[in-house]
Amino acid sequence: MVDDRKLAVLRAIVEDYVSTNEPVGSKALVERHNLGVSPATIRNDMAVLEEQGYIAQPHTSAGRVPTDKGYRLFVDRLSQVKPLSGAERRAIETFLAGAVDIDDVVTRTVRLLAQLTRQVAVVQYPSLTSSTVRHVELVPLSERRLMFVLITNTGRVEQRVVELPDVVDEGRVAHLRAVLNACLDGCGLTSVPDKVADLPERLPAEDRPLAATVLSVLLESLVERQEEKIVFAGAANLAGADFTVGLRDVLEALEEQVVLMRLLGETSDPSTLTVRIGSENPYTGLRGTSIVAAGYGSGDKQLARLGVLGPTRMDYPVTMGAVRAVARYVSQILAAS
Amino acid sequence: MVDDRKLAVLRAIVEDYVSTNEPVGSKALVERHNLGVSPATIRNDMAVLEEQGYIAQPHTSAGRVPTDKGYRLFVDRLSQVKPLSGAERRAIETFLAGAVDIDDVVTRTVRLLAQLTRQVAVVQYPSLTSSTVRHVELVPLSERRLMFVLITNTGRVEQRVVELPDVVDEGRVAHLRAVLNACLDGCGLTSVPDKVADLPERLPAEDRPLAATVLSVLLESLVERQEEKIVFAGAANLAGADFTVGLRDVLEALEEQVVLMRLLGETSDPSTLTVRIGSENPYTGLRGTSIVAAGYGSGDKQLARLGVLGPTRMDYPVTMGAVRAVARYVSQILAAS
DNA sequence: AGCTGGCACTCGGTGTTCCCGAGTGCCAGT
DNA sequence: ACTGGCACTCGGGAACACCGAGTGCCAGCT
Repeated sequence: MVDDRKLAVLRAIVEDYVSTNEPVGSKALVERHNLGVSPATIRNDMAVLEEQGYIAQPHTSAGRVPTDKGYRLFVDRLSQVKPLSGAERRAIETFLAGAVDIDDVVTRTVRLLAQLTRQVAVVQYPSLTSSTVRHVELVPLSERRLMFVLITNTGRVEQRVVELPDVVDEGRVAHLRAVLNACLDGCGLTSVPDKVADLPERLPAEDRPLAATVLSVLLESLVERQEEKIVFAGAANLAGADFTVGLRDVLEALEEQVVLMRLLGETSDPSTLTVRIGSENPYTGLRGTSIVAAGYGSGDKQLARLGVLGPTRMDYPVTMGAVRAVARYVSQILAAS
Repeated sequence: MVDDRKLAVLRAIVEDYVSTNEPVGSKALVERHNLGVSPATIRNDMAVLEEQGYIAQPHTSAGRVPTDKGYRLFVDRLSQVKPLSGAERRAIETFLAGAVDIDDVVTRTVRLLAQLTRQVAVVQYPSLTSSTVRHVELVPLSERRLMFVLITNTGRVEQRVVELPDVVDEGRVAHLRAVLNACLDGCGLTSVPDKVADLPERLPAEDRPLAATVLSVLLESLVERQEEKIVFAGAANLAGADFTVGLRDVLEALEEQVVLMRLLGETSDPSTLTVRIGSENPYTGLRGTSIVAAGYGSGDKQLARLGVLGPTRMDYPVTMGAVRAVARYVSQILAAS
């Protein structure tokens, strides 16, 4: 089978290029992998692969380098995700198990992933929209100020200071708190606006100004957090890999929440890995980089995404294995807490 | 006065080198600044300055470059902090005023500072230790789990999930909450351990296991957060400045909380600026970088520190001006909320 | 004394040239 | 369909020369 060998050649090229970071030539290829044919034959295959756009030469008479399309084929058909070693698994488990709150989980995860893959790790905070209200708390701070705290079932806490129009006594606050909790407990964040829409009407007239103020803050906090929070770690790993494209662009992208959001991509089935290679991703500053991402979430619910970002010439099987494993463990941790 | 001119020469060298990033020679010096003497004279001065260790030549017969000691003298005696323009002040003010909670304040501050100085900005979260308890909240999550929330007067919120030894009914929880709040309200975080030490003894026997569990979590959360949280932004600005020392080291340092802590240094009078130049700072990976830091805090209380990190050849007067201004504005915002 | 102009010297950086070798494409032969 | 042979290409490194900014020093001037 001719085609079979061409694929083998492509795989070999990707593997060699990833490990050596140098264009790979026909001779080196037959030496390192035992394809049972001569360099000349490989050259013919390579010519075809080049014509089809899977590989390219940086300049005439140099070795070949995989193109984005080549990596794509490699990822889709020529490689399989490499599972982590037992030691690595145990390390992950113990490291994540020590987390004390949701912040801590995210921070630990992102560092872990960066260290594991030796690349830049990106983790999105569990989304508010798919979680439910667990408790609403109103804490009087002074006569005319109170703190509003919203606690979700994912352990996330939103807080806002509310300036009140009038002096309000504790009894009223306690009452409103009770009403709010009765009304919202367990309800999904997306349905909160509906639930509270007619709430002021159901209260005695003298409570309405207070309720209106608090509710407006509540609603505001919901919309604002629609744009999720994202953290990254491992930027130092970028310095090692010499980037074709400006490292500056990459760092800039990392500090732009919006860009990161789009990079991680749409939520998909948690067990599925999303790979975006070079020019496939939506930000021009990131040609030359690839993203491997996965969803995570407690139980069946997909809460958010995490992933790593690195040069297109990364070790996809290993990276994918690490991302998948971490996503699973985090899901597990979240489900347990 | 001979000495006077030497200082002027040093100042000129620093200024020119900062703006051009090239070793500066005697001829260029007399052309750009009108010292009323000839290059030869300047050369003599430069020879002396070099002997005293304020400047150095990268290699024989090249221009001079300031040493760390030279920058130090410049900062201490030859420069004055450059105030921001009115437009910049207004921009800061409006940008910070939009902050909605403490997280937001910190995030906005760090970005603002990075953008303003075109360097890496570092901001420490307001310290827990110098703030006081405003409210303690216990939220039952299930029969055997509850969430513990600690709210401080600086608007910071600490949360922990507590696993209970036994099933506990709501009444007990409510009681404990009331007791805790009565006991701790307004008390400084550092004095919390003392305050609660004898608390279990003052409760009915059947409440003690619950109280003990909650208290242990409370105390734990206090110690753990002793090591403060620090964020940075503007790493992309590092890519522009070509670093003498490996950029990798710098990025690594930025991701190490502990190193950052030590860099920002001891708390000092808020209005004072701390400048650490090159080898003066405690981390070898950061030779070649300087830190300009200031304390900030609401009112008189010094809460935490913020600053920027950049190459030793930075524009100190401007950077110092920006850091000082931002520190003041943040203090103001915090005091108001 | 202190400053200046003149002068010989240094040496890093740049541009030029040359060469090598890895790698290619093509072709004729098995 | 594969292989060995061959001529060709071209990037990158080594050798080299040159230029010019910059220096140190010294003798002379004020």
